[in-house]
Amino acid sequence: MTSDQRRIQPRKQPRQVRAELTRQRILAAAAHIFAEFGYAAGTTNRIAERARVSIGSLYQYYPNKDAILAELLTRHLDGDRGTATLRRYKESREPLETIIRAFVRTVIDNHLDDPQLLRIMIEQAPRSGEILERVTQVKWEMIDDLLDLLNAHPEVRVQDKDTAARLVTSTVELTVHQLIAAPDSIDLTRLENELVTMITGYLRT
Amino acid sequence: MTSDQRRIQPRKQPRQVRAELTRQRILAAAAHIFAEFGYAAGTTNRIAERARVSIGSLYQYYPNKDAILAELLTRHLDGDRGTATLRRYKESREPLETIIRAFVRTVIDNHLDDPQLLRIMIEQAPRSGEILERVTQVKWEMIDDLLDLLNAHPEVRVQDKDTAARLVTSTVELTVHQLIAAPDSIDLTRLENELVTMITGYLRT
DNA sequence: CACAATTATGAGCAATTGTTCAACCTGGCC
DNA sequence: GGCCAGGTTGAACAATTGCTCATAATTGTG
Repeated sequence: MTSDQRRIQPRKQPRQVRAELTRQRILAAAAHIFAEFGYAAGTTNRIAERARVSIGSLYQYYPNKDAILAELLTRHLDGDRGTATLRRYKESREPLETIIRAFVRTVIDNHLDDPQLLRIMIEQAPRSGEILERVTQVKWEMIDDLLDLLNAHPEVRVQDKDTAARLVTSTVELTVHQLIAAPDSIDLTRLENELVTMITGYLRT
Repeated sequence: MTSDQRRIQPRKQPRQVRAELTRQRILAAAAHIFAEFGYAAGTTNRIAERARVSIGSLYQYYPNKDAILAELLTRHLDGDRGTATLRRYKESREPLETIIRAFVRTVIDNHLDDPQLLRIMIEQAPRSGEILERVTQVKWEMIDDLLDLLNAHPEVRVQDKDTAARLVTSTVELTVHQLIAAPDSIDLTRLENELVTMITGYLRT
């Protein structure tokens, strides 16, 4: 371990309850500020101000701005059950539509929490480094899991399963992402139904 | 016209060839810089440097940084023939697949030029003001045109045509956008085929 | 209470950014 | 050639940003 590498982990572990509360206030404030102003305009001073904590305290627990976003992203990714949903159905005999519906529903649920913040994290997160890598990895895991499922399920008749896997995951993630975050928000039940219809029909050719 | 409103138009119209060349150099440089560094990190000084023009000249033709991005966006939107494609087929008797394929192909063509820059313009463009409004407007035009087509074409059997129109435009735009810009780029012919199959099948229910 | 470890503060630094402006070139017309 | 509007320059300014550090308050322990 070289010592000049960028530190992403907190520089100090909180040892008193007081400190843990401070950490939580900072994180909650950061979520709000990033969602409202975007990453670049969401300044650390603004976050500290909103958390009603001095800027010095913020830097006691996060070595830099990136680390704050990284922790928010980690929390989201850890809560993301999209891949888990796909894996659960891998060996099952359920009809294809049931599986796809479960998948779509999971993705929708993952986006309900804070669509604005999620948008910032995915679109404006630093274009290099640890954050991008983690997002990319999760994305590919999902594609691979779907591909396994396409290969295993008898109802699936699509020829080019590789392309299909990429297309389907992208379609679900992106449309849900966009249509939920849109100011003129769409009816979620309808979105789910149409999306399931489209994808199930497609996979059966 | 109040005088304190933000100026988006160039502060000076070029009157000599020399000046027009300078403008073009600035614009071309800006496209490269924004694509490479993103909007926030693509500084005006860097743009001027790359254009081999002094920073003062840049501000002689563009009142501020936003205006440069706005002009790049205008050029892209003016070249965007997605809505035109849809309108052309509105009254035709062509099979649905032909129409959808033409539409998908147009969208793909629009993204081939400079995917990176397009990504910046759509994702990182200022979240308010003129730029956002124009993007939103173009998006809704496309949805409306597709909706007209869905209502007119006999092959279409989807129940919820409103949701379908939004879902289909989003799907095509976003997946093409993402899958072309992705570092591990997808085969375009396959993408086109699968996308057309999926959407055509869906619209016929 | 005493004392050390932990936590909190916020003025201010160093770096960067968008932008201005006074001074300087250049090309074309009389 | 003389002239001047049009064009170019780049040092410098004001504002903003991420972040540091000396100092002070608070907490737990004996």
